[in-house]
Amino acid sequence: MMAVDDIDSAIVRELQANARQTNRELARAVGVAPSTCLERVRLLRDRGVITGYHADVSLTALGREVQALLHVQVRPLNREVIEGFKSYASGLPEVLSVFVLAGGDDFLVHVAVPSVEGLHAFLMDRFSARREIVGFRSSVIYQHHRNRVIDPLDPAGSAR
Amino acid sequence: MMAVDDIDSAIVRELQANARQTNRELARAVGVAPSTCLERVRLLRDRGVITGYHADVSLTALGREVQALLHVQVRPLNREVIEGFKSYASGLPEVLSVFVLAGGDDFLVHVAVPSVEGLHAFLMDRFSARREIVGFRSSVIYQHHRNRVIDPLDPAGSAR
DNA sequence: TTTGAAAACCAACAACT
DNA sequence: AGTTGTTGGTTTTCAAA
Repeated sequence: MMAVDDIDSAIVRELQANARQTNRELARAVGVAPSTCLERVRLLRDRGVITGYHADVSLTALGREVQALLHVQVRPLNREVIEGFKSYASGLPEVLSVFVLAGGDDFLVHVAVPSVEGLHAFLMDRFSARREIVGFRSSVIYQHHRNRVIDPLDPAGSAR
Repeated sequence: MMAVDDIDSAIVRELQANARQTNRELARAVGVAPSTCLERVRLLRDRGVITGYHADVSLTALGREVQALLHVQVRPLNREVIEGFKSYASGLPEVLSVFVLAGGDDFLVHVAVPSVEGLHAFLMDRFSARREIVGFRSSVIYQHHRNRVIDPLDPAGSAR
């Protein structure tokens, strides 16, 4: 996988901040000709650096006032159970995100539901029946901040 | 805040899946005229249902092979300390996401770094010096699945 | 690889059905 | 809401540097 130079980095940064700007605006922002910019963006997609463009939506506008993180323990710890639970959880409409954690026995599931009552209903209806789940903890989320723009890091360690 | 009808829902779903399609493609996909579609999208942005458009990037392509979740406890539990740590963590380039959790004493910080060594360096350099941190646990992430398309939920509880 | 120019295409806004 | 038409800007391709 080829390295990204400074222009590529700038393009990636710009498109993370605003994916709907025109190719012209993008070209001007990073200081190349529009046709060059178009080609660069195409290559970044082909190389898998840019994986897609997605609209962000307000969860509250979609009727999901309550978010929570669910720490889930499953047993037995084999590939079938892990993959099975992961794909089950990923397919639920309430679920935003699923983390499979080292340590072996833990999932973290990020959910957004209409209300605290809805959270309870979710846990009862979606989780209680699953035999592989041997325990879980719920934490309601007060605030959530997500960094939309992710910059490359030098291999060494910390910041560039 | 006005309700979203079926056409709005379809538009929101489409733009979450692919934010760079043209207005014409979008109109055809949801089955309305382009002018109607354009107006709907404008209103969805004005109402705050759609909050932005962002490119997704491959973390490994940006030199971040290792992801981890950091459970952080801070003290004392007052607004200054909570907000201070939250904005500090949010501003670090390694940090993807910061959750403030109920229960009062917990943050969850999602980081992506070049290597396990980089994770260690991050914890030492960025966290150890912070006096308000009284403890943390790190969990390396084996897999992470994020649902890009989020549908509205009925207020009742579970799926539509 | 990058660029400039040409052709095809699209957005945006009307006026009207 | 939909359709059509018009204007101005944008994407896309390609030959040449």
